[in-house]
Amino acid sequence: MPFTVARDHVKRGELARRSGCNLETIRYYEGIKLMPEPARTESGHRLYSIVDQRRLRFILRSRELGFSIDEIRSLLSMVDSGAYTCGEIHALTQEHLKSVTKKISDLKKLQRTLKTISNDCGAGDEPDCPIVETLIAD
Amino acid sequence: MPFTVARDHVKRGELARRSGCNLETIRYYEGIKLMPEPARTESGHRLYSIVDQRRLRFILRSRELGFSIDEIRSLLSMVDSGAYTCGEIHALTQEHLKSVTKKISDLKKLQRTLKTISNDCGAGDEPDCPIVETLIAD
DNA sequence: TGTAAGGTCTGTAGGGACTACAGGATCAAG
DNA sequence: CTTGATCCTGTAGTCCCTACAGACCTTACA
Repeated sequence: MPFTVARDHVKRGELARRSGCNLETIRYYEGIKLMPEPARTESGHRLYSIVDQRRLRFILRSRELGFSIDEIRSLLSMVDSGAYTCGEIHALTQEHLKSVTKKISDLKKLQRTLKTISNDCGAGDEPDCPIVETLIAD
Repeated sequence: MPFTVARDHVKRGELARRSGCNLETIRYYEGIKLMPEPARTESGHRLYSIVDQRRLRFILRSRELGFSIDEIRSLLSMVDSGAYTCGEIHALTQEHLKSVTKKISDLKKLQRTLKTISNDCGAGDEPDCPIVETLIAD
């Protein structure tokens, strides 16, 4: 099989399909150096190895957990170098958890406020709405 | 008092100070037509009337309640035209409340996941971290 | 009256995290 | 051999601001 591409190498479209990642996002991650420059076919098409595929999965899972790109960069560089400890990873996770918790409490406050002003409103046909009064007030 | 600017007209900087809004944001809101083009001094400096000041307050309060720019545009156009009912405003608020509630529940799910994987981790000096295992897994 | 500091003007770039498109090359199937 | 899908590159757009540069205007004080 001359010039046959190894079975475990896939092109961008296939990687997108397998990972559920948007096609363009893969190239974007390469641009910001989150993903490495992959191998290429002779004609220039990208070829992703199993390792590349694992790395993208790592990134996508981290994003699902709400880590920012910079946080993922940290996670990856720790894991890449192999020089990480449980403690470091745990710290990063706790930091992130704290910001998630903060966001939740902010949104809950918002929710309470919205419920309150919403309850004041009869939702009828009258043109004087207490919600508007709240927004308009001096 | 020839050419004296009315006391209730203020320039951009003063409006920013009074409202707590960022100076540039005011111009931005003008650009996206959330704020009207204000009067100008002869030399071209913006002059905001009381009405303008109220409108900006309305916008800022709506933003504090998490309404998007488009939602604020809707609120404003209803209030501007005077042709709104309690019911319409209430509906918009409920819609927004729903999206806030959704965000909270999404974040809570995230929080639970992060707590779980974080708890599995001893946070010690070991190089094998269960959090990383989670991210790395096939 | 001169001048220096500070406010305002315009247009434009940057951020974060993508997403989408145009215009061309390449590939796979019939 | 042709068609249609996929791939390439570069670039622009999204959302909601924020910040800067370089010029002009205003105000306070000497």
